Amino acid sequence: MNERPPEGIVAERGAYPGAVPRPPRSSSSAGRTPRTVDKSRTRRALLDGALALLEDRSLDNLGIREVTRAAGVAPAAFYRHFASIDDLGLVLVEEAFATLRGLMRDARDDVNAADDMIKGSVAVLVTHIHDNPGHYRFIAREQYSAVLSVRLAIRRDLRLFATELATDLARLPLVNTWPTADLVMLAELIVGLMVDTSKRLLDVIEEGPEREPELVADTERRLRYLTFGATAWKPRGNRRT
Amino acid sequence: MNERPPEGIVAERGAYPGAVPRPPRSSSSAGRTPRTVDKSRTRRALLDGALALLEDRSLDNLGIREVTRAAGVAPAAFYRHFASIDDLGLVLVEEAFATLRGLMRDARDDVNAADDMIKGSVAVLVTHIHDNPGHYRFIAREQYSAVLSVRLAIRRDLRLFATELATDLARLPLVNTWPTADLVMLAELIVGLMVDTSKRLLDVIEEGPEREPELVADTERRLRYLTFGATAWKPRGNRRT
DNA sequence: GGAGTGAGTGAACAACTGTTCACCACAGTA
DNA sequence: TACTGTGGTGAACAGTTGTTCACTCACTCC
Repeated sequence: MNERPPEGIVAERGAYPGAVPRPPRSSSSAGRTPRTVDKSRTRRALLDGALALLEDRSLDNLGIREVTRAAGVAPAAFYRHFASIDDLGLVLVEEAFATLRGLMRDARDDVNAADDMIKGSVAVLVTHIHDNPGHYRFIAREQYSAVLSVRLAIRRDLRLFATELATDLARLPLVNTWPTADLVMLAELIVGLMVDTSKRLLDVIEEGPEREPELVADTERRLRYLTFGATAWKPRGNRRT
Repeated sequence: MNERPPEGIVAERGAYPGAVPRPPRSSSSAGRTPRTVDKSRTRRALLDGALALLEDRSLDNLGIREVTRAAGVAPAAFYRHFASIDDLGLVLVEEAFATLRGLMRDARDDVNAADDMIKGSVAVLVTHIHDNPGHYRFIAREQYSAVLSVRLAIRRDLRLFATELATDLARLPLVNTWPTADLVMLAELIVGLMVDTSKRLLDVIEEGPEREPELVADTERRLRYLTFGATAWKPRGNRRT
């Protein structure tokens, strides 16, 4: 371990051979990568590396050195971008919810086109999870995170997400006379189902993909149950019997 | 740090002053603590210490040295009781679900006595969480644990718990004609609500206890919604209209 | 009484951690 | 052209970690 490469070679200035291969430094003049591009490049590499590691660790067990190693960068570089792991975690929360909003957008478009609203919504969710496994796993796992700031951020954003969903629900004939509070309750139940489905689907994907249709059918059934429940529900706990 | 106490004192043979104060070693003859008692004592201390630490760490960030330190025992002692942290985690899962079964027992008794079944059930849950915060937090947080074996164990036991609940539900007039699969679905939705409530209540307890009644009311409302849904639900996806 | 068992000890190990530091190379500006 | 700001480096730091080891000594059983 104390053998070190002969000093003469000067180590190529990139002894951390990793995801950020030190900008191609193309030709001398035109193809310059401006400073800000370099910066956001390693920043991305750090975020991506962290997300990859979080596949089988939890955030409060994520080491700065691990992350920089995954990003192919020296440990000290981390501090040029984030103050701490918690800080990085908060950025991941933001990004994850950005893709969640993408989900909602897709769902809105798709649901109008589909003949079965339930099937359509679940299908959109499933393909979205397939496309962004990291973000969905992150939210599902860190929802109850041991890292306080991240836990709170996720809860806040989930609530926000639910209220957005509630305003969408308000357009449906069955429930458009409900008071907001009841709509939000229903929306939160649906969001809870969504998160739970994410985590179950991700486990199914990597442990027994043949059971995916079964899971999808089950999710549809639950969602159907939740929405059918609206038929029997008397808003605000039985006003006018 | 390299000052060490004068060798003469022989360190009292208990240099880890902790929760297991080395059995009181009462009088010489009658009050002997048999070997097996000693053993299960430190085992308990390890489990309790671990559970205490898990209040603000996650299992996959729990160190053996931390646990032994919390238990007041030398690091090496850990291996006399558990092969690894994962192993200890599985024992915690078992114990946590033992208290969960206690919850169900209490609920059964209480629900028959209460005039409002919903209010009664939620009340039992709430006092149970107050009495066993560690176990409920553990299940809620490690439900999506990064430690595979623990995650699987919790999922299995939650499913089992839901099927038990389903057989209880089967006695209710509204749903007693439902096929098992539908009952289990409802039970799983209820269990999910339970777990979610645990985690939210625990956060409320230590961050703003004055908001507990609000949370309780909200939980009752959700539970009511879930069960009322049964009125509108046509089992097995609309057989006979 | 004497031997054997086994829970607990403390020291040691190499490996790893977070954080700081002086330094370097270079893009952007003057 | 030379100057400056800054993203990235590698070395160093003091701690902490998991695991193994020979060991002690109270208990149990013969």
